Amino acid sequence: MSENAKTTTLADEVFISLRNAIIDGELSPGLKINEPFLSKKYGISRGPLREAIRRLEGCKLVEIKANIGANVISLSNTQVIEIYEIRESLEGLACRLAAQRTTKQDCEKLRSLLANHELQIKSENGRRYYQQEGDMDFHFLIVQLSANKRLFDILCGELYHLLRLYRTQTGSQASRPVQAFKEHHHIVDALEDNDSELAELLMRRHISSARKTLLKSLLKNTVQSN
Amino acid sequence: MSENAKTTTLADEVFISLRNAIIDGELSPGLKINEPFLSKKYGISRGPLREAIRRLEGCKLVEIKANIGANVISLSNTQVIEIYEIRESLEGLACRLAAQRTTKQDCEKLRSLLANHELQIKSENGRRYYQQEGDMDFHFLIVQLSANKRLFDILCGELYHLLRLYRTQTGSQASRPVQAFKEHHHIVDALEDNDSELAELLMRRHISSARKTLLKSLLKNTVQSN
DNA sequence: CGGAGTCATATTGTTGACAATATCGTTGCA
DNA sequence: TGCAACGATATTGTCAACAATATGACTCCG
Repeated sequence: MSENAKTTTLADEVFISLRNAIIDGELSPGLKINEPFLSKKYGISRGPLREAIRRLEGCKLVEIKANIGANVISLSNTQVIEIYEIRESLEGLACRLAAQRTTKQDCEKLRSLLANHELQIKSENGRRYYQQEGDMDFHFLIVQLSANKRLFDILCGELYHLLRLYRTQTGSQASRPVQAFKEHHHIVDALEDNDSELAELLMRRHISSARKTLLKSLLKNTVQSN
Repeated sequence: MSENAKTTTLADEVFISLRNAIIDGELSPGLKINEPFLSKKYGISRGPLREAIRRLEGCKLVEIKANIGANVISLSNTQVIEIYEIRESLEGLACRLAAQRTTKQDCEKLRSLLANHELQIKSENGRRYYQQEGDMDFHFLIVQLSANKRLFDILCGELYHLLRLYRTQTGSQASRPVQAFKEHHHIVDALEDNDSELAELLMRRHISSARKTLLKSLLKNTVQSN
């Protein structure tokens, strides 16, 4: 039989489960992590559970205070803006690096992603969630193309998760999808030409616009709620 | 009495100790982390020790493989270049943000750091180690001035540690200290003028130069050793 | 010799119990 | 009524023992 290669540990599995639970909003931001409860829920002892929680801390998905416990992270507006600033910088880099090595095949893959994306935009109502995910797929792929593994880890292993958490936390929808769609195509154009300077510039602008849109909506909500 | 506020845990303390041991090269790159040995050395049981190791994994200072154990990270040349690419991008951002809020006092502090730095350069022989640290202090301070907490965490909580590890790993010395010193002053000039665009540009160039110098020396060593 | 299989040993993974600390409701006092 | 001290309860921190897996030496066969 081709199995029984036990390559994962209980802590690993629970780490994955908890991470998904947090990202999907099942464990809502700010919620206290109760060890006895979770160890019962997952049918494991507190040892591996605590190790899983330490790994979640490493991804910045929970905050641990000594003798008090862990809480699911809750992103403030300030923190989300901070993340967008970092994204702007790092995805600009990703784009620059990717542009130096993008092949025809890579571009086809990107275009097909965008075609899918367009379908979702046209199908309009609902499906906003998938639209967001489609957007993320696009960015994810470019970061992969950059071939900088550590860059990939920071963006795809940490920041993207946090942004998704924030979206489910606030129930925020995709804004300016049509505009973003156009910008995505322009970015692929630059990648296709292996124009790394332009690719970086366009990606930075793209994310900068998203940040500004977000900032505007945050200000509006603040005014409304005061 | 103003003490006995037990705010740290054994896992916390051992985490700090191990992190320093790794960064200082006491635990050399690639070394296997032996849990029974370390638990004896620090006089604690394996429970908190394992939690500390999981946190080290979060800082990317060790790599853990299931059922096999943890090893101190060993940076390849490729990985160091990756880190420099990310630094270039993120410290550029840090500089841009810092320039928008730098005060006279901040600049004075930076200048005094640089004055110290200059003394060390002039005192020439030996003391290279402190020179490197002085360089790091400069970058550290600017990242602080950016006031982006997450940016600070990534750079000062992770990447700088890794670079220091690499320096002790390879015994690499400060290269082009005089040139770097000039560049530092130009960066402070831009900060003083609150010229965020220029500040970002200069910082990116500064780190880019360091990266290229490193790359050149790596190539030379490769040729020599083949 | 050389390599596959086997066994002893060491290390990692997991558990349940115990200790230390925090939390929360209650009591008693001003 | 308000609040401070106390005590019961729940939760986190730590430990030592046990189970599962990997490691390395040894034997045996080709």
